[in-house]
Amino acid sequence: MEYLNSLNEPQKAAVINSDGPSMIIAGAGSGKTRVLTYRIAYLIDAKGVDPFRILALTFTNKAASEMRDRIGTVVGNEARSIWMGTFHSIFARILRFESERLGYPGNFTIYDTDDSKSLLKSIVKERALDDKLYKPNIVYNRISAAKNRLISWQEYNNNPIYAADDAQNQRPEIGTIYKIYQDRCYKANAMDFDDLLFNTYALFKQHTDILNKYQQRFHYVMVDEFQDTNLAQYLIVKMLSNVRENICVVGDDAQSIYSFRGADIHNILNFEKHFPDLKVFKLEQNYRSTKTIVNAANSIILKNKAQLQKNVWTSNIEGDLIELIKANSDSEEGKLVASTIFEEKVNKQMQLGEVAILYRTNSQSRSIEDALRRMNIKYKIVGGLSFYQRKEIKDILAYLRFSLNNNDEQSFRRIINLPKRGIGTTSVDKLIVGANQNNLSLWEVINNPKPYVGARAATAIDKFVAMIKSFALEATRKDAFEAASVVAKRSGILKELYEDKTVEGVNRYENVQELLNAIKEYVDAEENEDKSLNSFLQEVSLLTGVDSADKEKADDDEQVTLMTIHMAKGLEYRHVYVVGMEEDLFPSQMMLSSRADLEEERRLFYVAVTRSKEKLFLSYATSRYRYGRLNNCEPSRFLEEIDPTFIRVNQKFSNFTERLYQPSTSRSTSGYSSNLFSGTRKTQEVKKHVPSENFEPSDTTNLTRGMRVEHPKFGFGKVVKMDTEGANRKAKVEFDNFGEKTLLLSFAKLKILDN
DNA sequence: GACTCCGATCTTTTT
DNA sequence: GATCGGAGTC
Repeated sequence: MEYLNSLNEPQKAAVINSDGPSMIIAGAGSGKTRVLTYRIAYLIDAKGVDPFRILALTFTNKAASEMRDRIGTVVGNEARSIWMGTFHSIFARILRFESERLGYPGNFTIYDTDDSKSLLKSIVKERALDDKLYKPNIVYNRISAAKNRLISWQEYNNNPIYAADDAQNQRPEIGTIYKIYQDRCYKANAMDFDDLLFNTYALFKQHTDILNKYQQRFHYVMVDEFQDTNLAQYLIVKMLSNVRENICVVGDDAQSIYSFRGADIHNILNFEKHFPDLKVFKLEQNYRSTKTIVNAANSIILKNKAQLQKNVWTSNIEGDLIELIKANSDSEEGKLVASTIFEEKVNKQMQLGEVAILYRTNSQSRSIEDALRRMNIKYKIVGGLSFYQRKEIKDILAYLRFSLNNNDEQSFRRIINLPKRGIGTTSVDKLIVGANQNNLSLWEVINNPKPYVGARAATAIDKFVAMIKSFALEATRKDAFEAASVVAKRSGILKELYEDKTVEGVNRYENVQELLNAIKEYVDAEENEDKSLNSFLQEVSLLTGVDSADKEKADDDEQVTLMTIHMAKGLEYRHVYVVGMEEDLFPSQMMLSSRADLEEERRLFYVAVTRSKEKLFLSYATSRYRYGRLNNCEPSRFLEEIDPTFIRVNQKFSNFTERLYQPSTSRSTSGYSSNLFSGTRKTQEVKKHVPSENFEPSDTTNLTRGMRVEHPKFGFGKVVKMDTEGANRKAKVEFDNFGEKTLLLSFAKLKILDN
């Protein structure tokens, strides 16, 4: 067990303490994954624990497979039989075995967030409720929050507090929608993500024999990222480890950033109260970052009240100061970040792969991307739309899903008129309402559609049903790949995409091919014993963008990484740029007004700062386009919360500094003697253009590069680039006072000036 | 039922 | 600025 020698004392103590409840508080960069993997390895090869008796829960597939690989390198093949996976996948596995006790067949479909929201939308529509009030997002979040706190629809409807709450928000029908939603999911033989947790809890609560079985099976339970668990996850884990109490949770309260998804930081803050015998291990030595970064991060998180006491330190070098970049606009911010990256790359022999640019919202990426492209700096964006969320992929999967689960309402809605077969939303609504009113299943109704729809639609539906039946037959006779290929071809989707020769169309066609490749890979993989379509579908519903993104392209050392701060948790880079450090953007305006949770935003900033190993750059702009409007921006309050001795202002650009060292007059300096931002905040006038009297939009068919134009809002400018052709023809115009804009020519009212 | 146009909408998102 | 969805038209 020489691997123990590579650990420091607290790490080692945490690893060899295997029995009884324990909590490992792992500060940023303190070697958490290493401790987790060694702890499991130690259980197996020092304590002789059967890997089959270890349950290790994570939040992402990526974390689970990484850990499995790393344990594999220590203990070998045995690592494969550990029960290790995400909460959702492990619970789904348990439910597939046991769901009949809850009245669900084991081959239930898993609804993703899109499916859930569109089901909610149709319920709102059917009940003729105001869809401005009952927006899918709001209803979904409300129901999801209830389930995460283990509140059933019955309890929800019996509790006057929720009713009063909803009534006050003008949404008294939420309880009813919740009930109908659960009902419809049940009829569709489907569970949503939250149901996987809720139903697992219900299963254990209602059937003690099953609970006993799993309590006996799992001698050791470990939970990663414990600060992000919700009540349902916490209570299930607690139940499972109730008998032996060999529970070990690992996390960092300072990095709890998912409350909007039901995560409850109190699970970690109060864990000690629930387990009097709890042993607490604190990993406080940071191996990742310079002293400057560690201390700056500490000075930020210090402001939070709700936190566990710890003292994160490092023996690493002092390192460079944090560099503050101030820009006059979002596009200038992009330019400055890009040129700084370029200089640092040359000066410090950086690989672009060692650089990350982090932002609060996805929409911020655009101005950065523009600048990087202009400087020929390669980049990749992590996150965004995942492979399995793309329309064409979801369409094919819906065909496959529906062929195996004929009552899957959401898949039915997706595919019934795709490709067009003359069955519109009106007919579909009639069928679904018909099924629900007559207490029939969806499949029963579409097998005999005549009473519900017109003759023409009925004939089309008959043909559709016959096709689905043939697909189902394929699925039982052939392996997943062959069955899926037949479905893609015979459904007509592949053909439709093939005929679409636009750039997007070709892309979609390739994506479908890519999906088929993935299915082929699944079938060919030795470890997958069950090669049926059914088995593949069960696997795939819990995959996400992060999982498939790695597969798509191997990491390129010469690419800068762009992503949201949320996506960056757990990662580290030599240089990190946190852009958009502006009040209302970060901390986010919405977060503050709707939930008044400044502390979580601060933790998010803490996460961002601690991603960097060597040097951190913070940038902000004094004006920024948001939703097409130019807004004045104030520097983020978080910039003032960092001890200013750790910051230096980037002086290379002369126009940056004028506001930074003005004498203090108004704002309190809250703790630090010198303050970078105190002083009068002169907001710059937003420029406005008054169109010239004879402004008359010109015909833009012959617009070319170099022409001068006038725009009613942005004033005068010069065309610098013409994009694509046809209906979506775009022009990039450099406006004299508003910078570069891309205009859609079918909409934009441009006047071509006499050049 | 399919298509077009214009107005409303817009945080983060491991599953 | 981009996208989605409702209303209106063919």
